[in-house]
Amino acid sequence: MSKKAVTREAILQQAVALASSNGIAALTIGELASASGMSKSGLFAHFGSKEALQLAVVEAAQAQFVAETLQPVLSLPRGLARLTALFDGWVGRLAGGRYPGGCPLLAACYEFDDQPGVGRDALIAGQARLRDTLQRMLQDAADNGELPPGSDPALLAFMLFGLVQSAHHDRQLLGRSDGEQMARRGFALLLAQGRV
Amino acid sequence: MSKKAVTREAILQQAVALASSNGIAALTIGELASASGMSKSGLFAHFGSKEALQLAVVEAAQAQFVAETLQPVLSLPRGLARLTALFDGWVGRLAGGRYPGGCPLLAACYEFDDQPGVGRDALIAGQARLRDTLQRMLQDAADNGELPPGSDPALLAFMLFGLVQSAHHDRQLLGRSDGEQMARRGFALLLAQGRV
DNA sequence: TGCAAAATAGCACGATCGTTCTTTTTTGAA
DNA sequence: TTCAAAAAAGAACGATCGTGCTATTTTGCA
Repeated sequence: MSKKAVTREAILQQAVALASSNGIAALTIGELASASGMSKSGLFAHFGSKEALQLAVVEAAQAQFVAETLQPVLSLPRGLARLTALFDGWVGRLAGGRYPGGCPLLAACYEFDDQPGVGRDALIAGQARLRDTLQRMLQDAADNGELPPGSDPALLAFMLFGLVQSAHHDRQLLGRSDGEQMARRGFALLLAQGRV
Repeated sequence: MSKKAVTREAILQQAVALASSNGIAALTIGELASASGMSKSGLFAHFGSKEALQLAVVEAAQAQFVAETLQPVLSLPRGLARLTALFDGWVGRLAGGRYPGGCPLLAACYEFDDQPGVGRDALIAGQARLRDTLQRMLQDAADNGELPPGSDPALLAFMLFGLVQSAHHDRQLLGRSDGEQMARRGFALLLAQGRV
């Protein structure tokens, strides 16, 4: 791998970590440069513009999620097993100290929602795809007869996404550490065969 | 009312509107001044510091929510009726064009979650109180026998909050207009006496 | 090992940030 | 109507923003 690619990767690791704390919008080239031990202009040359940097950060954060949370569960059998593992990993990720400042992608959703550009486009595409993935897993579980009869995969995907957001909200803003457990209980409630 | 108070109120109206689009953190004194038809220094004198301005914006947005969404339902009888009206108003508020750029308070939750200060403190207090209010309404409904037996008000409050966030996410980022309906269906699913 | 090319640093630019002055305009009561 | 007080404007500050430019260092192949 060329030195350029190695350095770029190291920069993006730093960038995602900083974006976790302060948000992608607040991520400054000067701040990122000093955090990476580089000069402003040296770092800037890797991206060419702030917008390109933001896009790279979004893509890096998405790649981390896919590699660390989505990819590992694909070895499990389709249906409830795979779905449960994804949800567990997803919620556990929020509490696991991976991003002490909160999930950079969830934060980006609020920063970018009124700021058109390539970063926003990439974020939307990734979020929509994640939702589709979730919905497909729910459909697989329903096809296996592992969900209550009459379950609506689209509605359940919507609600599971809400559980994740609520858990994140509780932990990052309110400082409540039981959000993770609440989300798991909500998951069980929504997918339980019998009434809980 | 003194002229100062009138002007300050007008400034804060503008500020909340701008914060809806760009976020409170990105709210600039110069931008707010020109949007309000004032000079930077003239506006600045009303608050004394950026931090005080942010606090005032958070409090103004919270006051708007209480006055427009929470207060009106307090005339309804305690229990499921009041709870349903609050949730309806809350979700409808997201879609109603009141804040085209999204809910400024939800956005603030992500901006402030790692930025200590009086603005963050006020936001946390308001969010925690809203959650308590929601939970108390659920408890009232449970006491009335209007919820499925064994329902956990704390868990349901957590999940209803998630529905609101998911609806906001769908509308503001993904551009899906059916998030409002999804949230209502989720509400019905969670609170239904019989299994849906 | 030499050397073009790639990567990084240094410096400066216009713009805008939050903030502090002083000066001007506007207000409201005597 | 007068006039002190309140409110707003104007100008400037140091700092930092994103982004160009040129110079210097470092890399990887001949």
